[in-house]
Amino acid sequence: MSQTPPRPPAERPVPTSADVARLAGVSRATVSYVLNDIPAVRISEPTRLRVRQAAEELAYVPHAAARSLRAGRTRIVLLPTAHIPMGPLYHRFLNELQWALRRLDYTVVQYAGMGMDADEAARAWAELRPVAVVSLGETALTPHGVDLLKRSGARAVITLGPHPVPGAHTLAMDQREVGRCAAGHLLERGYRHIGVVVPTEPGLDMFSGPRLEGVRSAAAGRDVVVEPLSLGQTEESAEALARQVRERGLDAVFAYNDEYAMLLMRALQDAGAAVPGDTAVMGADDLLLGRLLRPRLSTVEIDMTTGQHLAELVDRVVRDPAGPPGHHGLMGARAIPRDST
Amino acid sequence: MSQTPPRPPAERPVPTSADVARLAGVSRATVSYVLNDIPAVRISEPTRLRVRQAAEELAYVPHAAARSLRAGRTRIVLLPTAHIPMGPLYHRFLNELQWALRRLDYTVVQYAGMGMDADEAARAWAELRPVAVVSLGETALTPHGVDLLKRSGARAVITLGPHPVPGAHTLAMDQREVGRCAAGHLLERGYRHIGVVVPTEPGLDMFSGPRLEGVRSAAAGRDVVVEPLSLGQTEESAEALARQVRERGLDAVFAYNDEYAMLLMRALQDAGAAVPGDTAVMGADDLLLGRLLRPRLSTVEIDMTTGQHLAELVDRVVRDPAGPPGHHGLMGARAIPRDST
DNA sequence: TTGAAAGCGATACCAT
DNA sequence: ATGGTATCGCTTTCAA
Repeated sequence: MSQTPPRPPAERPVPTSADVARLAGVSRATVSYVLNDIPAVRISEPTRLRVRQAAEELAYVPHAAARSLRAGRTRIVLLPTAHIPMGPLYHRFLNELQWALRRLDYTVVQYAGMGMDADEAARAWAELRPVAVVSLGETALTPHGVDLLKRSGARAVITLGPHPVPGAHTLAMDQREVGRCAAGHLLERGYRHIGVVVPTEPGLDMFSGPRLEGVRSAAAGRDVVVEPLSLGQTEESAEALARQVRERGLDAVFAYNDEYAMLLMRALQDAGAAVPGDTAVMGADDLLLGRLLRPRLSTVEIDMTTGQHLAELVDRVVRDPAGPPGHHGLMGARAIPRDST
Repeated sequence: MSQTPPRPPAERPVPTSADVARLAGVSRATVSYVLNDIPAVRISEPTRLRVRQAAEELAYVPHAAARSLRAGRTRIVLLPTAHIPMGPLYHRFLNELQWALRRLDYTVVQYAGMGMDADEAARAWAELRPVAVVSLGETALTPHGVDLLKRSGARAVITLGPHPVPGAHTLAMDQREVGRCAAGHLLERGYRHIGVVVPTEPGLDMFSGPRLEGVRSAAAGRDVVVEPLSLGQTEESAEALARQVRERGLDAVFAYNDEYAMLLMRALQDAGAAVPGDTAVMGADDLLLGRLLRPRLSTVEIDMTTGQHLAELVDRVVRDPAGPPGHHGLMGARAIPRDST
């Protein structure tokens, strides 16, 4: 009776360049030269052929980790991500970024934060020796963390967010501007008692906080009341909020984004309020759905960098970390008046 | 005059375990033992301390690639992704999956297809020696590709899609069921001339095709006309389609999902058609927005596996590739009648 | 309890 | 035109 387990017939080890070399009757060096088309080294055509055939026959696939160990650097771009429900705008951006990075031959590694603190996270990231880290802001980045990453070989550490992090390239994505635009529009139309929706969904604070702040700054010094308003993604929550809005006599609400705006507007209308007659509602992100609502939703259009653009920046910094430093502008915002205000 | 370039002041090399060993006055082996808390080896407390301090002082971070090279396996789960606008449901699923995998200590690598064919892609993936590949269906997977991946060390190759791939674990995510549910509901309500929206956005065919097919199969053998309808995510496209729907006298439309349904419904209403009086509209995915529309949108609720669930399956297969094989069910669907039909 | 040394797979220098 | 070989950073027997 055989003692070997029956199923796995051979469990062949993965073929290495040494196997290819053996089969082709050449050295490992030659295999490397041929397979990587090193121009500085001339290999005779017959040899090339034998090597190629051997590789083919064994279905040889080079081992990326071994390669980058030897090379001393990876092509990994690390993208810390959070487990939170972002808007469609953000998703599109992330997709674009990944695509563009891949096209530049980087390997995108998503790394979920898992509730580590900033320095633990930086350490975990550093283990992968990423050539670049692009933090969209979900997990904070400390100067210490940036330093650690750079010392572990990261040539570009880029953060998107309101606050520049020392040592990192910071792309200003100032969400306050969104709030400012919204408030500017509402004030111009004469509203004076403005609610600002702050989603209860966790993880959105990094957007909602600055947007609220932006409204406040636009209202500062004028005879205007600004009230933060909690809203979750459910009809019940919206219903409760609609009641509150009416009781407090708010004449306008900046609803964080178009999706929350839709939710709130429906609740207001169901409660018998006229929009914008009794209460104006303003969204943000300029989603298609805003144009489909009645009244059409006034919103804030956000010009976000394209993923393509950011990927190019990453690549530029990777190639020349000492290049033009610092602080790039990134986000434009602009009110789009429609019928809900 | 110094010949070294002026700027990078020290460009300290990344500290290795050898550096730690040197600083602590011990061997590399000891460093490894201490830092990895190997229970089989007893190291004196003073030594442990010295090693830990040395590591701390140098800000030593182990090199993941070197480690997995030595170990002979990675913890990489490869997630092929496409550059296409998926619905929110799908995004949520993907996020969950990543989160859950990370929690199980896997490293998630997103790999954009870049228009390679199936075998090129498989080869590129194999270079990373992923321990698992989870293909959500964007890039096809051939038996040959699966074989290559397995031979390069992948212990789990999992595909979500209608067609089982030989050699891979296939999780049936049969989108036809969605179409069947929708059609079932519409037929039950007596509609007989049914349009089915097929989004023009590229990359969605992998969903839209099966959904259409599902409608057809439900209608087969009955006195029902089924017509595919092209729709893009713009108001103009919707307007044109609304006209078409009325001209052709369709009495119901299954609009692919709630977002397209919203778009079409608005166009129909703007064109003066009553919903559902003149034309019924049905969505899918049971998004919140469907409940906010008037009339409330009838839809198809989709029970998709949670990312958590799939991550666990991945982990199970990785640990025991010879385990219960094959074909797991995955998706349930169920019509939710509301007011638009 | 600790250290010496053999690899893991690929590459690049230096010989031949 | 090729081959030998040191090396990247780490883990893990095997000895001491």
